[in-house]
Amino acid sequence: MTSDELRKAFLGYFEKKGHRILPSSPLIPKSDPTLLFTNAGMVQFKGIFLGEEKVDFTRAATIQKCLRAGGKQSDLERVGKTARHHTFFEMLGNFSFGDYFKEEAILVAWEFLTDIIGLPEDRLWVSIFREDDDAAFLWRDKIGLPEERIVRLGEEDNFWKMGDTGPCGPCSEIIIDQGAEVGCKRPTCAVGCDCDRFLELWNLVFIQYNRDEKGVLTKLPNPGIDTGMGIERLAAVTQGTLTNFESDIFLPIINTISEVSGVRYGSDKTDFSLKVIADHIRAITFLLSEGILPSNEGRGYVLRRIIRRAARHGRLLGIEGPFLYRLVDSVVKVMSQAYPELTDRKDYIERFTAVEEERFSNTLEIGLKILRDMIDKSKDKEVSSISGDDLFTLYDTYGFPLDLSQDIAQEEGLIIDEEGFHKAMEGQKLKAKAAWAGSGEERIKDIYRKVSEIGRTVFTGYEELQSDTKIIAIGKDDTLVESAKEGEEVEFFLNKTPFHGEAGGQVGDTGIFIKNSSRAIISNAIKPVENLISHKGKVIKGEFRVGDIISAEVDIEQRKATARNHTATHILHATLREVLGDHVKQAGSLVAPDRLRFDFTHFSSLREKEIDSIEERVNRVIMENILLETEVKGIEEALSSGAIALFGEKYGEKVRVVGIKGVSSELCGGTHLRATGEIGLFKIVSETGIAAGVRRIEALTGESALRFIKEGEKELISIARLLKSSDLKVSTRVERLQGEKRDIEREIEALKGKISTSRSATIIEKAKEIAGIKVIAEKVEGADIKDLRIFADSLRDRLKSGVLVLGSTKDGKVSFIAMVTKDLTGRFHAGKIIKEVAAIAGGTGGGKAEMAEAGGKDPDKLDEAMKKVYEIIEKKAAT
RNA sequence: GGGCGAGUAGCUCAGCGGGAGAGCAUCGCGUUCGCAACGCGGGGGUCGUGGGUUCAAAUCCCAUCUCGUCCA
Repeated sequence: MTSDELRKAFLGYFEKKGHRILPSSPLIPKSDPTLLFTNAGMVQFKGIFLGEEKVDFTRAATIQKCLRAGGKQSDLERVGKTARHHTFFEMLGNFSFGDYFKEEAILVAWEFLTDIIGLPEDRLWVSIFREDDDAAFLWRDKIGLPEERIVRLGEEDNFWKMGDTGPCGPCSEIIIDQGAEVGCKRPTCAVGCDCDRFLELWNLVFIQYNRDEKGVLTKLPNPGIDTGMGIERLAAVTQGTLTNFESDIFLPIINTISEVSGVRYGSDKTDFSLKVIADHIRAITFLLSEGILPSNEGRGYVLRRIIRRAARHGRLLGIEGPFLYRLVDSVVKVMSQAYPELTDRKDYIERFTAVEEERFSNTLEIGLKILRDMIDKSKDKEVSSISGDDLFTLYDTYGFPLDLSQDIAQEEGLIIDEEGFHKAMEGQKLKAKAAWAGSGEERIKDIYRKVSEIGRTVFTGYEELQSDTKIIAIGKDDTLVESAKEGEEVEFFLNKTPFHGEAGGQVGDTGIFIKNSSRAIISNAIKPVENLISHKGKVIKGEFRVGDIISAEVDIEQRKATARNHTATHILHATLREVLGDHVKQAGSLVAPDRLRFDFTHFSSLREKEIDSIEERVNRVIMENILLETEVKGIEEALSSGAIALFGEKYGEKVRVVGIKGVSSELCGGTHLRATGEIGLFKIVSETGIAAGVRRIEALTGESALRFIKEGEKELISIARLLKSSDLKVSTRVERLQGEKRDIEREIEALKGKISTSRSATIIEKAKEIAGIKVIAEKVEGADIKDLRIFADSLRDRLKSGVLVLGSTKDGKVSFIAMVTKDLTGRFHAGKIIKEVAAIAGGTGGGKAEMAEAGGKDPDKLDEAMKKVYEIIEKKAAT
């Protein structure tokens, strides 16, 4: 069976068994800060198992995209070394939430594998938890599996838990014996051996306990089932290949790598690299397809590492230059039937892969330069090795791989101190751990959990801006209170509200609550959890109590201004895709009443022309005054009609689609205008880069846009007035002024030069000779330190040999400069001389033996200071 | 979250307490029938941003932003 057939068979079988078939959730788990990536099928059901989330089904089946790379559970290092580990893989799973339990789970799994897939029964084994007699009974008596093929294993292998506390339970794995000729070939080989002979296919988890903080297990009233089977293993087994890499999931990809590299599959030496690349390119393709971009932290960093590891292995195969992007197509071909969105995003994925490969070669180049320096230094010092610290710096600071350092050092006949490197690495790990203070992402506050139990908020703000509603809870400093009096700042929770809670980039509404003569000013509304809106505000008059019926009124002006920016954001998004290309994806958005900010993926800064064109097109849509249409429909229907969804965002089954006919169609929960004409005017005010491959546009609409343009115009008018220009074409006049200024500056320089030449002639005449040394100490009027420097330079050149000190006053400050010609620096030190001189005028300074500068505060003492110079030289010359 | 490195002309970078520089690119002139090459000359800088220390900060210190890189 092909992998596509296997997927279909699996979902089809469980659908027949009454399971709700759900799509794979994104690789980025929503609202789970403990997890970097979705790493198992049950992740999207975690809330249900924990009892936090209610759903209208009790059994489900999925094919879940998973990633195990980075974070607690990482297989990154094992990929390619075994026949069955991957970074990216798909997990087939069926789930029961208090519905069927152990018996049915075992029966259906067995039936699927033997009847539907047709695996040979006599080669199937199972492992169970040591103390799980129920499972043993079921396998032996219900399935009829011989006792010797049921293996009891310990807690480490066959007891599953979500975390240190929470739901947990024993599990049972179905294993296939691939035959004595496969794997380690030791006579002692058995189930549980780490080799490939006994391949674990399917893990059935029986969630039947809850573990509390003390570690005590209590039985759950509604036990559940969570199972997982990697499709890669299943495909390999059904297709009779000994490693996953030879199944139809991987082989086409490996063949493409062979084409690109000219290295054929089947040689122990190079197969490792082929496998790593084949695995990694899948992870790269899927991560990029979900909108993750390579970066230097978190998820993006995992992606970057995967790309770089793959690129490194490409080099090992002798491929020069970027090549990974050329493999994307083969992944898309293999996976597109199950994941059609890959086809749309192919260009985008290819481009970002190439960009990151390019970046990596830069990194390597810089690292190579530094390594060469290190090698040269070692050779100069006649050391035969590169120190561990140097290697670590290279790796840690410049990202240069250790094995590459080793290769190059070896070519130069040097050895590397690998031990020292690992020691330095350990040190870094310890430091990072010591500083670790837990995940930064916020967990849901208790107060919102509690309020959720009391009731929920219905949002009425699409239809009305004022609602008569009831206060269901009031929070103050994260605890629930009964009332809020005048002057208190609290959070209000209502059973329904017209206030839009901050979400999807759109800021929360502001407004007022009214009850008889009581008033509260609402400064923000947020949406901390689904179906709950918190209104943050201050009571300015009277009192509000839980249970009160009030009138909640949204600030109309503010709402309208926000809507202008939100609708404009949709038009901008669509226009960007039109002007720049389909690779443009929204990467972040802020919709406030006074402005909008839109972040999107793009490779380079925008040219002036492009910005002009974008602005123009958006304004054209505004002028066409197109009506907005909003519709609520099923997510599948919405997506297939071409509505744009955001990367990695988890949507409910019913979604709201905001459409501007002929322009844009987007899934969106925000508040919008009735027609585009209400935006009035759209003006881009800035375009900047915020990260590699991500640009940001800030823009204004309506009155703010008008105000912005007016201010610019005012400025222009005032410039024109200053230039005495009758029209606004001032740039040529400014250019002329600049030219004139330049000419004048040059003239000044020339004049200064002339003056200093004539001055220096008279000054040189005044030079005193002390003990055979020519000494100049002169006052220069109105010069600053820069002028002094230039003057002193020319004096020194004329003096040929001697000591010179100049002093001047300008703007009440005193400046000194001292120079000693090179032949005399052995006897006199300009820095020391100037210190003494400047001290008289209340200043300090210093410099080198040849040249020194100083400042002072007392202009009246300048003459005295100059006289001191001769004294100093006299004294010094005598010693 | 923590560590290290970087941010100086359009680009690549040097300078690391007392004159803001080099190479490439660009513009002008010369050479040439013309081009390349070459020679001469010019323009181009908030030295990431904000504080502080100092007579004096691109240079030292602190904060902050961005990029790179490693660890988590």
